[in-house]
Amino acid sequence: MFAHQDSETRFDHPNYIILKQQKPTESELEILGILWERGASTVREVHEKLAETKEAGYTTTLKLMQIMYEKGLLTRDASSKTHIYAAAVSQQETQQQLLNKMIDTVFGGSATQLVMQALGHHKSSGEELDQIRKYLSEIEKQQR
Amino acid sequence: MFAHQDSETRFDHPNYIILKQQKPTESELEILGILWERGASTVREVHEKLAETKEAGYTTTLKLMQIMYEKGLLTRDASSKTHIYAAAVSQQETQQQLLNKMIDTVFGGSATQLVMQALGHHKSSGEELDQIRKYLSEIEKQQR
DNA sequence: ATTTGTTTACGAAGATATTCGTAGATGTTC
DNA sequence: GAACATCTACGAATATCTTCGTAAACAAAT
Repeated sequence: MFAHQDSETRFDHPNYIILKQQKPTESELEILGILWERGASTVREVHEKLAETKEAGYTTTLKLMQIMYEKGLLTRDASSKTHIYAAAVSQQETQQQLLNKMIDTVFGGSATQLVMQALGHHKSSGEELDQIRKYLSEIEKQQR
Repeated sequence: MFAHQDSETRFDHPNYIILKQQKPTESELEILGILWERGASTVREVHEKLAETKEAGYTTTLKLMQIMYEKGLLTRDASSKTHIYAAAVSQQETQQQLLNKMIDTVFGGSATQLVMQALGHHKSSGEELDQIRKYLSEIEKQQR
């Protein structure tokens, strides 16, 4: 029911031909977030981090990560007994994908609306605001 | 499994005591988006709009909206045969809720990151950029 | 080598979301 | 009022997501 997805060839994966980045679910995003931050990690490590915020059994985390691997969201190194997983999709790409969807359905298509809403309710330091100003100028420069 | 929700009293609803804004699902968000844009509408109208992007039967849309009504996401006027639905949750509040979650899990907690990512990949007119600059100044003023 | 602990694999139950067929109510047209 | 169209209500099938128990593999400790 969600948007159609282009197929593409990939290696380093049992299926060989898999769908391009499937939309991660809620739980999957949490795990991706941890892997982006920590870099390659074991299930145990991810689970530990996860348990700080959320109640869940170890095998639940394991199963999730196995599924994510099958989907192509994670890669893994199974050379030692304790497998090591890493995110297979980039943080940037995923962010963009989710942002686009969100802008479209919830912000009536206006990225500006989203930006202002995000700025309004998050205390940003003066430094951060300056950083954004700088960024704005760059964009304007590029567009010319 | 998701964050706990405070209970609160409400009227204009069969249950009387319902949970505070449940997290809308993907499909529900699409419908909310349409209602925010169009204002109060019939199922038929929402369905028509929905069908522009998405494949779905009429009764599917109907059922969804009925469920959303039961959840308290929509209100409805059933005085005439053809019921008229409206969003019961504000666009702003919902936007903020989703943004917060997203900043937290996908942007490592940094609203600034989100803003820059959003600005980077959406062509914004010079006008819009100015609007954002103005907004930045206001925020700075308020914080002092 | 037996116990103990940690790991993966697997299957299946439970929870939630999505889809749609069918029936009955209501309204409209001829 | 009979035929037709449109609407709601309801139930159930399907699909997807989440959770976890159990077993087998493996390693380390006694």
